Amino acid sequence: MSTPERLIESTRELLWERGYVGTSPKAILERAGAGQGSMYHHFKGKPDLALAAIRRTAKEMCATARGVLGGPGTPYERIEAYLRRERDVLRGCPIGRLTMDPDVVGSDDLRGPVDETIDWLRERLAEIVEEGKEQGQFAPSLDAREIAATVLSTVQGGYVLARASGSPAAFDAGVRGLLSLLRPAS
Amino acid sequence: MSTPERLIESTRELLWERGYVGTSPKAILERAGAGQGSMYHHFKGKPDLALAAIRRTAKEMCATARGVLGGPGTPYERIEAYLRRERDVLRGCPIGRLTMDPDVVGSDDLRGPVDETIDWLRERLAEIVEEGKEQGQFAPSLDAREIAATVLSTVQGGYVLARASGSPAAFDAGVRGLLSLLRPAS
DNA sequence: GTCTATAGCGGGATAGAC
DNA sequence: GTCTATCCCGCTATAGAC
Repeated sequence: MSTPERLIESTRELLWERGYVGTSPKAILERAGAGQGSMYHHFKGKPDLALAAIRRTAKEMCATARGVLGGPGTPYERIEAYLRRERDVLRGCPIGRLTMDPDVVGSDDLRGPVDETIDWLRERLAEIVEEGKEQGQFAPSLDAREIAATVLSTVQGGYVLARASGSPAAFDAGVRGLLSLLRPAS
Repeated sequence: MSTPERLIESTRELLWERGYVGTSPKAILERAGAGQGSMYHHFKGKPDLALAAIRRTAKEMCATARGVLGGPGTPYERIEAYLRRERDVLRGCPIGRLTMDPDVVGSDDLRGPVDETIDWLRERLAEIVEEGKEQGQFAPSLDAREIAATVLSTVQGGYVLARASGSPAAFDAGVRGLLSLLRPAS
């Protein structure tokens, strides 16, 4: 792997583990096995490298979700697949966790990819809920975009509950609860 | 207000705004209008002061929730009151945001109050859901503890969505979506 | 391109005067 | 109790050699 590549990958890992404020260039360099010079040759500095890392993580997350949500099955089943898809629950969401970072939220550049990812996810989920309404699987009274927000919130909040307790169980409980509310009567 | 008191309050504010890693003793002292000596006289160091601050925030949050959840109305109405209660959405949850902090999650001392608060909230919500089931307001097929986890997750995740987009709208949408799923047919 | 050296600044804590 | 002085270390960045 090329040096810039290793730098980006190391940054992605550290942003996931420790967030933006908690991630130092030094730690990135150690993990990437590179020297100071390499980093400042390929990137303008910490924010620039972080932006590259965040963009890649955002892209990857959309790709993963696109796969799961575009899979086979009824709308309910695809949402269930998304909610139950394998996750490193205790590590948290590599995108969502960035929203708790004041330096990320305070920078339009860094927040951009985060916002776009979550927004895209929300739209995609809303489409599926809408589809479910048309097929009579979900009640017509439901607002597709609201339900989409609820689904995403349940996931993002599930990480919080899990990390608070140190166990993935709470995440799973929240997901099961939502699915029981969403489940078609049939 | 006494000096230790001011130190704790300043720490609470900074932990909320910037998290644990992002909060320096220096910033706390400036905000509290105190010198280094005061802080190290009253507290053993940053973790000790943070613990005092987190404990107080946790206590306060439980008290607030106790008030809302113990209010008048049907179980559904009390859950709705909790979900819709006034919040500084864009500031995030002062307790939940700590779960994204590796230094907090990595310390049993610091994580303790966070875990207890969320756990207590979950139990309290579960009691209310159970009550609603007994009264026939919620379907008997629902698992009270799972629904409680879903409710909490929706709130915690709502903060994430809101902060990502820079607007409280997404929080509200998630809440409305959950309420529409929870609403008794009546 | 990558390395090391260096720099200025801030984090976190201690010492000791008042 | 509170203050200032001081310490060591790590963060972020720049300079310049190779």
